[in-house]
Amino acid sequence: MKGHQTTIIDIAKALNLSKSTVSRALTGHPNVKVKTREQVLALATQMDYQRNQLAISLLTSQTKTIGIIVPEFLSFFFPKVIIGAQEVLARAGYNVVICHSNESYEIEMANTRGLLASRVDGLLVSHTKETRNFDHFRIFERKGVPVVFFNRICEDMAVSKVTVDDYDGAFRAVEHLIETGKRRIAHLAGPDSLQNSRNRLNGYLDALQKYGLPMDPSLIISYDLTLDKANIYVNHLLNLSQPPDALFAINDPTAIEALQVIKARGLKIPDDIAVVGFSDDPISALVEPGLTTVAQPVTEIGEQAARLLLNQLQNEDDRFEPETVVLSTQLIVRGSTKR
Amino acid sequence: MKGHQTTIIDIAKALNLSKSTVSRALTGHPNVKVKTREQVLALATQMDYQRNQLAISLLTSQTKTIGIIVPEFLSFFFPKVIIGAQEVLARAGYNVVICHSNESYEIEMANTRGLLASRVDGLLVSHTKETRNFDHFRIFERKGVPVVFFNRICEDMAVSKVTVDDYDGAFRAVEHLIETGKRRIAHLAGPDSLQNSRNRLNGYLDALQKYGLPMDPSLIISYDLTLDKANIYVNHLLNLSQPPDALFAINDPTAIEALQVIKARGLKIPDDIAVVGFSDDPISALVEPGLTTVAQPVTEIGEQAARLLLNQLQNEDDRFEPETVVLSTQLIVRGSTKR
DNA sequence: CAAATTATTGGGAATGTTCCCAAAAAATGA
DNA sequence: TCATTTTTTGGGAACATTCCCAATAATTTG
Repeated sequence: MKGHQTTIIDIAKALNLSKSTVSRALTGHPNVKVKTREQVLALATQMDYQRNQLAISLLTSQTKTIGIIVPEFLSFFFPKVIIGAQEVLARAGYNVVICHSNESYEIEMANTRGLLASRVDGLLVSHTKETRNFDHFRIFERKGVPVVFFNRICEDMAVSKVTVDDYDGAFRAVEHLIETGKRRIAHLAGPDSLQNSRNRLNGYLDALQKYGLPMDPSLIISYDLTLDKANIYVNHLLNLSQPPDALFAINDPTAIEALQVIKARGLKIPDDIAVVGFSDDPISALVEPGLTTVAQPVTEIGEQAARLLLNQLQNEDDRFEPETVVLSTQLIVRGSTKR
Repeated sequence: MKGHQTTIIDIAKALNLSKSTVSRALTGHPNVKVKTREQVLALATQMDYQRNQLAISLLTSQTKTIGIIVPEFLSFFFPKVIIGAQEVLARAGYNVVICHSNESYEIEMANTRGLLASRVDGLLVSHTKETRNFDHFRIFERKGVPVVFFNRICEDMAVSKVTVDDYDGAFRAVEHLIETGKRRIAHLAGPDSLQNSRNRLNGYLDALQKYGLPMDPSLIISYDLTLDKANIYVNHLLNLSQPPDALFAINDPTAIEALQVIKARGLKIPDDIAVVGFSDDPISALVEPGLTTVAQPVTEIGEQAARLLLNQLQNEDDRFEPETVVLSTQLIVRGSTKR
């Protein structure tokens, strides 16, 4: 009993059949006598039989499993992307293995090795902020395992990608600040290693330029997305001899941290300083004042990424052309920029 | 190239060796000539060799993989539990497959079938609110695959469990409300199918009794944890001819929803009505007023559950005794109950 | 009722790896 | 140098399943 799982051979022996017949009965193959099938099915249930997916995957060399690697899942963003992807993949008969790289390049590499070893049929990935070398992802390409990047993408790889229009979202956010009369707009940016944080920075810069506002380097701070650092940088900005009158933050957690710092100093939001975030985390509607932010279609990012992967999985025979999907964002105006 | 992964046999042929020798070289077995090992290792890297975990698992009948089933992961709770568990399991050389039952009994059963088929070595689970029949978990027991319940536990199964002291947390929360002078305390409870929501209800009832307050059935509402319903029920409570002067909510999202409803009606918190939640979600410190809540050691729940599972996995030989770990909670007092 | 057809069943290969045991090669000792 | 020991290598079996092809049983047809 211990350590032994029921196999088709156990069932075959018990019913005096061959494993082939049992296999056919279990998989619903037509060439089995109705009575035989019923006997097999009944005994299978009774013996707690569960097919061994390892053996099947080994034989068919497909696991019907997709790996997903995300850098974190404490904020609501990645869980929601995962739910979207999982929904689409489950409908297509795929399971999902989620890996959490925890923003560590080392762990991310270990994750890819593990997924490769367990022979996932495809990979959805949003890389860590430390990742500058993408060789561990190229191995998948070389082995013919489709990869789709989402949210944080690698420009150099010819694979499918899903992002939002970060440039445009940032541009419109800053434009909105300018329209409410703000002139010294700071940007608490993400690390330069992330393509989306570079795009948001460019959107910010171009908006300033369009309205003829000077770009002040002391108002632009790139940071590594750890919230205690955000706290330090916001304080630093507020301590400047000429402090900003608005802050565009790389994401909502950063913006919310900024709100706390600003409120603790007794400054008025948005009069003394306005704040804009990025993502529209559910929490952003609940803080006081409500956070103006650039909303992303989060679930849709996951769904689209899954669909691109399935496309590639399905027509593997003829030449595959990678696609890039860019979803649009929407500016949500709340109390942090407007009374 | 396409569809074919490098195997030890490919390497063996290329070097004119047997697969046995290549296997030994790759696994670090001592009985291999140093030069041979070097050649094998070099060629393996060059050919992008990745061991086939499916074949190994099939042979050794252990996958070094643990399944985790959670009912949701949009709130911060389950992701954080998962991170705690994953940390401990990764150190012991185990991978993790996360399944999201989405509060659906059907999906939960499908999840267990999938995990059984892919031969996970163990299971960590927090069941759905719909789950009343636990037979799909008993199959694991019968097959000798260890199961550990956390957060939402099944009392009837003789397996290891990790919870917090829900009764005590609820009792102290209600006691706190009474001490601030509240007399008509409502309880927005969770579904009766969840053991922790029953325990919290009992804590609430006993606290009322201890202080000689009457139990008013119209102030106790069990609901299914979908937030739009919370909205309806809070409004209902406030519309009573004798509305409550305090509300103890089953969890923080519910309490925060209540805060919104109460504020929208122009009532003063905590003077007109005080609110207490359960969990100390990060968001609870950020809303206005801050939410008084019962904090749980979330990461530790995951860590402990993982440790109990590893215990069982390691001494499978001699008689195993299931353990139940009950972690303690802490009342965090904020503006929603005290000025 | 025999022959032909169809329905059902069985046997074996293949998937990629490890591990045991035997065989071969190299090293050691007298 | 030859026997003995030690090191290194090779050849299966085993894991659970599917799928192809052949074999057998059942059914139909003339």
